[in-house]
Amino acid sequence: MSDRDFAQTLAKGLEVLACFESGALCLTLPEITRRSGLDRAVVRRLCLTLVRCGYLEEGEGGLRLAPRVLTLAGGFLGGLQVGRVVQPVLRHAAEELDMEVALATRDRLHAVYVDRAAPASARVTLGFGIGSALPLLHTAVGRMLLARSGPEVLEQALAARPATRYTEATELDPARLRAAVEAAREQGFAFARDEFELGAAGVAVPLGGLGQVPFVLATTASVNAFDEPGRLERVLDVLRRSALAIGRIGAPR
Amino acid sequence: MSDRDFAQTLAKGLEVLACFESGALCLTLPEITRRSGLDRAVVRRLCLTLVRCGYLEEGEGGLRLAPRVLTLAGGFLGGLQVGRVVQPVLRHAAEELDMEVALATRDRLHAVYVDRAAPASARVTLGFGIGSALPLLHTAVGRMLLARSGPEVLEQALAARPATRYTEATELDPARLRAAVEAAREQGFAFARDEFELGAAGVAVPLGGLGQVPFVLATTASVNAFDEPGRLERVLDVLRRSALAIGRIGAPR
DNA sequence: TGCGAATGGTGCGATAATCGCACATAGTGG
DNA sequence: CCACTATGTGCGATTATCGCACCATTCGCA
Repeated sequence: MSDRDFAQTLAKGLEVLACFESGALCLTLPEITRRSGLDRAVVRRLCLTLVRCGYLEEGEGGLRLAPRVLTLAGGFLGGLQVGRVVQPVLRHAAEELDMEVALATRDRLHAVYVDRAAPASARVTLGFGIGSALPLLHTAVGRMLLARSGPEVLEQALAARPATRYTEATELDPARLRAAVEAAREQGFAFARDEFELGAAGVAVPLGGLGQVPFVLATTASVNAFDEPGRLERVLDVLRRSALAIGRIGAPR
Repeated sequence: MSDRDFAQTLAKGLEVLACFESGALCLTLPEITRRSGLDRAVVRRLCLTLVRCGYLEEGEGGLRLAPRVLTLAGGFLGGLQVGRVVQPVLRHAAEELDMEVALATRDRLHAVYVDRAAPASARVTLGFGIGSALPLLHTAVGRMLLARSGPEVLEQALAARPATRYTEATELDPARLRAAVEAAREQGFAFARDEFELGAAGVAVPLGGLGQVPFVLATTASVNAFDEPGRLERVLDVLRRSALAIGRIGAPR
């Protein structure tokens, strides 16, 4: 039935894999069954296949992702020249600003860190690294990504906006969220503070994208880092110069 | 035919995905067909499925991995508490040694970087980051991993050893490679220089693993960084203390 | 101890999804 | 102009997959 050019079994297997994206260390078979909504026997067979192919491994009390998925991510990062081109630029910008700097893109309805650098002085980390997923609506990265994505993405994001606030400052009003994204598009940068993590603020600027998918360059710091007048301008300046230095992602080669 | 508990379509789809691991930015359909050895029509349908599921995207002149694979990797890293626990330790060790420090594990016949930190002074990077795959036989990380893996892994690695040397110093003699791995096991650390990258040397120490899969902590620097007497001992000391600080990967939670 | 619920493993027949050949088109280069 | 490669797709035969059903085991709890 349905589409002749769609391999259902493969799609279901990927669905099973996707159950592990939410940072759960170990999932049991029944848990995967619940999350995926697939038949119990099917889930079992798919999991056995995934284990045999090296994408999952059996741990104590369930299944967990295997290092194999890192190799896959390595293919993505390697193709983008992240190691050689992006990383040095991010490091330099991080030192210059004394702030965390990250390159991010969009995966469906999340912002995803592609690479990240922190200054040597940073003694505390928010715990976000490569592959971390952040909300689109309530972070600077996310809003800049939305500003550069099609309108349908914004609609989907608004439709899927969280029922509960991340913090007391989380904006939930659709009209205001639309305005924030629109402002990001017109200003050429996005700013957000306290809405996702209390005490944290972020700035994001666009970066020449690869095909349809936009990339953004962003920095995160504690809120008071931006209090000083002129600080925002300096951050924007460094970020934009870094964006130019990186250029179009994946364009070379 | 064959196994009742093995979803062939899923396995083939993963095979297609794996074609992109080797850092190729864009692959055309015929290229994937060649690499995977599957039927042309099958490859096409699987690719269409992978695109629809968001794991591949169409770029100029072929298909390429989508950011989605990063989200998957993020699930793996998040489950291991890499962001919060590992990263700070690596950063601290990197600064203390003024060398690049990495946490690595094994994926089949490759060593894979799980996380990495470089000191602020580092102005040049080898281009390896999270997800980068290194050979098992000719790097310090790899040999330490082999020393902690089952004997069958060593045999497979030896059987699959490269036909051409990476550098003029690459050891290709099976007996000597076995001895190097055995030495790593007995000494409790591995050392390699020039064998993979000319001018680069590495040291690796074991780390409490997660289940069967071993982890190692390693540092990389230019060869002359280890010339100074007593330097190796100091590196080992810092690495081992860092390994203790990280503890058993994924054990908490 | 005994009961019920949850988990894990598996056989099997019907169904439908997959396979892979085959045909068709377009672009490229000699 | 032809050979070659890339790409798209229809279709019949095959067979892999589905998902129900049944059974074994473990665990919690009364």
